[in-house]
Amino acid sequence: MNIEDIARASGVSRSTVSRVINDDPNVSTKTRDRVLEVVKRLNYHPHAAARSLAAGRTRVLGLVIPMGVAALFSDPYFPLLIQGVSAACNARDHSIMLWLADPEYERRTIRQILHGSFIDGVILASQLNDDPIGHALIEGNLPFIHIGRHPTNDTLHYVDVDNLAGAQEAVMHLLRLGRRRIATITGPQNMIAGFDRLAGYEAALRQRGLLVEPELIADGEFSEAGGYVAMRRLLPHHPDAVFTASDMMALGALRAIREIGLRIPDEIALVGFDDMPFAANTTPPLTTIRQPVARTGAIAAETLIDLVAHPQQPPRRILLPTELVIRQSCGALASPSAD
Amino acid sequence: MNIEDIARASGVSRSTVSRVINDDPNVSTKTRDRVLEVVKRLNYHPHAAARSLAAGRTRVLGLVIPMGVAALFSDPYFPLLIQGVSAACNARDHSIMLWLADPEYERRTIRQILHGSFIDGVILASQLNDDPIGHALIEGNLPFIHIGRHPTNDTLHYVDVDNLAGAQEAVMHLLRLGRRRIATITGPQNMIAGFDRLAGYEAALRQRGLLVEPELIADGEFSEAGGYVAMRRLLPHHPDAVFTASDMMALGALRAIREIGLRIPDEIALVGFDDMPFAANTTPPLTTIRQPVARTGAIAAETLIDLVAHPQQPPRRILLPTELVIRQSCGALASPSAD
DNA sequence: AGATCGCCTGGGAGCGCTCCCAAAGCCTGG
DNA sequence: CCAGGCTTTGGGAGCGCTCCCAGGCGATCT
Repeated sequence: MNIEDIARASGVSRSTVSRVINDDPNVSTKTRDRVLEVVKRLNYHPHAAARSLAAGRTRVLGLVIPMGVAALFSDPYFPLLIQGVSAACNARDHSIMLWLADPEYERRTIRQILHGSFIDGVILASQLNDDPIGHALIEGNLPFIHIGRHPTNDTLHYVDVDNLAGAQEAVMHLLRLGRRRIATITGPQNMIAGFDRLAGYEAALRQRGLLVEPELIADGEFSEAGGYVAMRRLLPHHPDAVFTASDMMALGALRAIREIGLRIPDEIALVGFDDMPFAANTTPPLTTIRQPVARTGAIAAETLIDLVAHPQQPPRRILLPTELVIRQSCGALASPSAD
Repeated sequence: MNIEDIARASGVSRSTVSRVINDDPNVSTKTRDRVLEVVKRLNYHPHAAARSLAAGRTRVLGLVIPMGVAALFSDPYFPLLIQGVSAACNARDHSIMLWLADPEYERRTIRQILHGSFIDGVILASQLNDDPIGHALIEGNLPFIHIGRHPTNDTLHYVDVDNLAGAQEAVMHLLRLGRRRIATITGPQNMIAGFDRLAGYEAALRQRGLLVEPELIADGEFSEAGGYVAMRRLLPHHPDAVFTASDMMALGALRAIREIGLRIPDEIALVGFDDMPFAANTTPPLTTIRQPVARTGAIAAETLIDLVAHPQQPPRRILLPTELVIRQSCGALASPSAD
């Protein structure tokens, strides 16, 4: 069944049916209603490929997740992000094409994406600075938006959370609680989130006139195992608090602390970043910086759809605010209470 | 740039270029090489929509994840599954269209999927029995395959892991270690994985002539929080071991056990299911049943692509084997050792 | 040497839609 | 009552590809 059938069945022309389907205002209410009735009755759905071919738009957004950081993909971050992107696409009659850019296939994937006319635009969920896919996109002529700000190129569109401010708030919170030997477990410094969160840590210390001591900084690679290893390296330096740049790493830190038997928060306070679903259920519950992951995805999708419709806009640089979520691990709450 | 340009540039006809692109054998080696050289030099990529329209195939698979179980989506299970599907699609020159079927949009989504001609087939990653999307697919005429066996309808294609055998092995392992009061924390019984894993638990007990005691069974809803609650309900009945039907729930059980101060595995042994990435890093490391999640996704994709090419096949019912991974939490290892 | 066959190649038709232009219908004002 | 404008409608062309059929050409057989 095609548009011609609908035209015949409702006694109008192909063009009119097309107008109705595409919400063109130049159709009389009477005609529109008649056509819509037929469309519904015959359960007609326009053929996506034909539509794309004729219109030059696919109503599909590409979501590209480079797997250079494959290990991280089992992080709940991505499902949340995808949920946000998906919701925004649903609401605006778009679909998502998902590409996990396996390094091995990366070159092929890039070309396929750029030249295959599959999609109208790309959301690049790269956490890595200077990702080759990012470069390829700059050279292509497909609209695209980054999840995560670009460290140097400020002509690009992006959506990110304010990692620096969030990290700074976390550390300020620990400082307000009287902690003075605050360590940090960082993410990889070639990921902008890792970089910015360390910058936030340093900013907070400086703001209080404290020194940034290198032995209180350890890289935890944004993973549980990395957090554990990093914490074990930090413990000999006797920090009285730790800010971990992700909840996942906080989990590892928690494990290391538990192993040597220090009490949290009395002997060592802990603040994470992300507010992942599990953060409320650790022992003790984790104080952390909440970031709106799903919303980040949704805004990226919406912005991109807008960019497809109106290209050549000045760069959109969107920073979403974070929020400090106080639970037991930081020691701010007098007695352990239900969350 | 289109196929005509390539034809002109390589001195052959449109048809010949099409043959080369589609690996049609009826082209002389000389011509093929010449055309391929031009394709590469001009960086030509066929227009996906035009191709789909003319050929009636899109080379796109739909991956549908119903969000009736939204909470579960932050489980690392889905990223792993998606990774498998993605790898198989990459290898076979297909793409993935992802639909998170939000209950609110479900009806619209179904129709869009079934009639939009977006995709050649559907992978339905529903964990729920009698999912409405499942019903809609049966009525449609698009090839589809389930992730997870269907409890009653055995005319459907599916890929699943052998949940029953896996669970049975887990409980048999505990029995072999001398445990006799073995409890279980189950998944929801309207999910086939939850159902089968409970069946495996029961099968193991019966095999040893032991009674299945209802007070040793509690539903943990496949979540950490649910596992915690379930464990607290089980503890008063003094089990000497617990089989949790997922690692996520094992995490919750672990937390509940730690709170009341029982020693694992001495006083209570614990075996999970999934072998999620975090299972090796719990305290103590979790003995669990490894299931090949990514492989499940890959096989689903491959089977579906085959089904698209050759429809009307007898139902493919594929069960993948699981594997017992012994760590410290079950007490089988004499002394805590590195994993 | 001519007929036959198989291998390659070329071009027409058409997939189902959108976009553009032309024209029909309707209303308003003089 | 007619001109002029706006609203609404119809049909042609074309998006870039695949598929089918026809035909050219060289090799093989008689």
